[in-house]
Amino acid sequence: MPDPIHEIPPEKPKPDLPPTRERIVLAALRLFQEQGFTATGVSTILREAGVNSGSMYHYFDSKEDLLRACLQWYIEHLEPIVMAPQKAATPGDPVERIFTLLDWYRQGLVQMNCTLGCPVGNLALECSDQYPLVRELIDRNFENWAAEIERWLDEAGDRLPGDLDRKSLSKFVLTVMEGGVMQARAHKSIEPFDASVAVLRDYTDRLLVEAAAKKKSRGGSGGGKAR
Amino acid sequence: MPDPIHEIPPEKPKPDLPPTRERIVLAALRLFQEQGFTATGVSTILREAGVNSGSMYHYFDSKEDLLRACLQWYIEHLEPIVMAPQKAATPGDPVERIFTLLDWYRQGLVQMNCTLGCPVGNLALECSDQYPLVRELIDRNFENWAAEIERWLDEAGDRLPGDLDRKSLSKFVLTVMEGGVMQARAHKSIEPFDASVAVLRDYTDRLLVEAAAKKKSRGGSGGGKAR
DNA sequence: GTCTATAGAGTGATAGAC
DNA sequence: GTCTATCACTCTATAGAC
Repeated sequence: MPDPIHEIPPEKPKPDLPPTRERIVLAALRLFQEQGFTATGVSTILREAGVNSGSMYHYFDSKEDLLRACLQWYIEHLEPIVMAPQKAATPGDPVERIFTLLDWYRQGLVQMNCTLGCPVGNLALECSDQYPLVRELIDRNFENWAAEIERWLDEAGDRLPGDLDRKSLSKFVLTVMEGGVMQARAHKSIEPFDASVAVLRDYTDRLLVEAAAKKKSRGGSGGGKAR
Repeated sequence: MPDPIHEIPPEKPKPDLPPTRERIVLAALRLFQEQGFTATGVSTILREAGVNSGSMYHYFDSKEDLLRACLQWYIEHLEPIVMAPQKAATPGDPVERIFTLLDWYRQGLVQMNCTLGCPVGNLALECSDQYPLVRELIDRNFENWAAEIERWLDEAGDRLPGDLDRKSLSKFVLTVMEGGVMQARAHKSIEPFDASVAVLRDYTDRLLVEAAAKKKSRGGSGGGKAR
């Protein structure tokens, strides 16, 4: 047996599970999405996280405080989990990237057999009226989501009409996603989601065609591709 | 004192409150929309309806059964409460009627200071995964809503492009309404709802212009008005 | 920081008299 | 068909030892 004092310590001396607080948040994230906030009991969260009541109330003032931590988690993970993969998949075409993003939500929905849906959207309808601080965090989630889309629309430059209201359209993309997810869950089929995205595609194509035509008539280098 | 036997009975011998069952449903409709299904206790429904536990469980098997009765109520009242007023307000212009309908939802939202929202949409996200029979009724609500819009789009005839996918567009209108309501509630402002409707307006205008142009090029009587 | 035990209120649902 | 009373649980949150 080697002398423990001279053992070289491993780089990660703690191969532990994530710290208690994070385990609680991760369990709550999953359960709130599966069952909703009200329908999820604190005791279930504790059991799934493998944690005791005293630990949870050490880190969080209340169940609502834990919910706020979950929404903060979504804010912090929007870029790395949701947006960055789409930028990597569609680096050169910010308009097409919007549909790559919508297809990412589509895949999640299909994978879950049209259950669960958008966790923030679910909480928006369940909790916005009753918990003002929660509503603010949901709002910030939506604002950040739409702000990213708006940057993509800006990035498209003159491929889109110059007088296009990019801020409204960015919110509209979120509207299409959330509305499509809602109907897909109710219909237990991806079809209403696809139908909604197809209409958005048609609209976008018309915007691209219009911008290309104006560019051409002004003596631009040529019409861009519509897709 | 007149002889009671010869008294002419009033046409409605029962000026009573609505019968017990309906009082329960009406209270539940309101509370489920205000607080959600899970967050609403049966005891609260009973108190608000002025009814005792035994009466409720005489008419309904369970709280979920009462929820199904509420969704049935929405199905039965879609036409008289939601759709008929728009047809009366915009009898000759089925395309404009869609925006009259969206403005009807807008008014409700503004009146309630951007709370409550669409009661069926709320239940869709809260209950679709957990209660299969409830999900089916929510689906039927959405189907009927979109089917009415589709009839309006059909009614518009050649004012809209002949190759337009009217079924998809009808679902899309529902998508815009629900997605706009969700963001308005989260933002506690009507602005995201208006932004979404404005984009739908722009899209619709483009469809009308395209159909009018095609009609003209085929030698029709003239271009229709874009609004 | 984590443990056990429990308070105190509320949950959906039922039994049985009237 | 409506009443009261109550069952058997579950809920969120806390107290206090370790």
